[in-house]
Amino acid sequence: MESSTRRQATRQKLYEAAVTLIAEQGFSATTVDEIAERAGVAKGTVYYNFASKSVLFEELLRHGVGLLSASLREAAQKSDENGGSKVDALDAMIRAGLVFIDEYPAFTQLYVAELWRTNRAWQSTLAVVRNETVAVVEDVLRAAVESGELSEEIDVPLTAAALVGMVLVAALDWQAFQPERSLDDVHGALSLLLQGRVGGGQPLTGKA
Amino acid sequence: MESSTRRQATRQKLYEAAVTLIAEQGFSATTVDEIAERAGVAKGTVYYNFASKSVLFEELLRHGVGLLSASLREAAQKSDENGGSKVDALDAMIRAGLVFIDEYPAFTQLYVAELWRTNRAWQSTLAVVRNETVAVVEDVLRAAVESGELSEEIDVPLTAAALVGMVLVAALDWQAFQPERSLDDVHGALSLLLQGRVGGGQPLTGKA
DNA sequence: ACTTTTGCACTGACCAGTCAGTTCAAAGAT
DNA sequence: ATCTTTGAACTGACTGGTCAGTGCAAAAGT
Repeated sequence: MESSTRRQATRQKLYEAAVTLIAEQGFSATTVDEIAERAGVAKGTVYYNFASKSVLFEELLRHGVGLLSASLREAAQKSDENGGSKVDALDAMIRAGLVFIDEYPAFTQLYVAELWRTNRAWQSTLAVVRNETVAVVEDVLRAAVESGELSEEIDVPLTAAALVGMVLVAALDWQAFQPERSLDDVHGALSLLLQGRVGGGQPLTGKA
Repeated sequence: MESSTRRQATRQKLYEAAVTLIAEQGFSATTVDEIAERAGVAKGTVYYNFASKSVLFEELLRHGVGLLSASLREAAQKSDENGGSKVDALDAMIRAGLVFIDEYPAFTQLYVAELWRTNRAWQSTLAVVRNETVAVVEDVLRAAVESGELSEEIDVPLTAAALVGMVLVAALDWQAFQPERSLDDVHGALSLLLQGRVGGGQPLTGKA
């Protein structure tokens, strides 16, 4: 049953070629010929393995997000097993997110670029995929609130979305505009924000 | 000499048509014919007013980011004049960012989608435009550190990027996936994060 | 034997950009 | 007042090129 191994390898090569090109140029600007060439494969092979260009893209998205949410979940779980607090788990997830993005920058870029588009064929695929990721963070936040570790005034869905966004954008920005910084620098800055040592904890003033 | 007024109006219509379409579909997937039709103008008019499709897009970017950074700067200044702290100013900028995105969601979406792409013609335009925005936040952070209001351990460039990202992504996510929430809800969640009432201020643990 | 990949020619749709011609408001002429 | 001219603004049919997807016979891999 290693006939499927060969196919698997071809599909993997196509994913890797497609993710880079689409991240750089966008979906429409990337041609199937380019993808095939970069993967070192004939054009016909692309169509032997995927029904169409957009199907290739959708499967690529599912594949990548699977890796990301698995990595986040694993980080949270490990932190739990080591007896860390829930805030520690959040911190561990931030780091896991950064490591992932460091390893697969193209995928992250493409994900951010496509996530909020309306009217596209794969919009529903992306919605599913987003929920899967944000849900991991929501679960930890909810557990932290229930155990009394975090205040009840926290809005779990909004805070989860904001945290995910913070990590995503900070990491992309780091890679694109401040590549000289280390992963630890970035992690440190985000930790400070999460742990509340930026705003200093003054009470909310009714704003001007 | 109101001929230039007419041109101005045409260009404005083209900006509005283009920003929506490109946000929905992306730059390459949007045709010049579509833009012209949506603007209620002939295709030739597009080329009478702009040298090419990408030039139209670049000028659109400059136009939009001008509005955004002006709005942020104004919010920070007003907060200062009213005798607020620097953290208040940051909070006011968060709100200004949310209001802007609420008003021009298409522009924001398009900005986020294109910002981290490499290899594109307008990449340098975008870099300039990003710096302009992030710089506003950096200035306030730096002032807060200098006045002793914020700790010196804060990494200004990274924190500024993270804050901008947090607002951008939280707002887009709000519009796309949680539209039933109010602007105040979102602002509240982000304020809590900024003011450090999420993580509870435990010391950093050397992570697992 | 069978699955998978190759190479390559082909088609039909689509699209950025062009250009010869039209419109019209206002400046100038009578 | 009325006519003529000017030129900026606009129009839309057309062109040349590009690209997703097809078809298929031969080769390679397992």
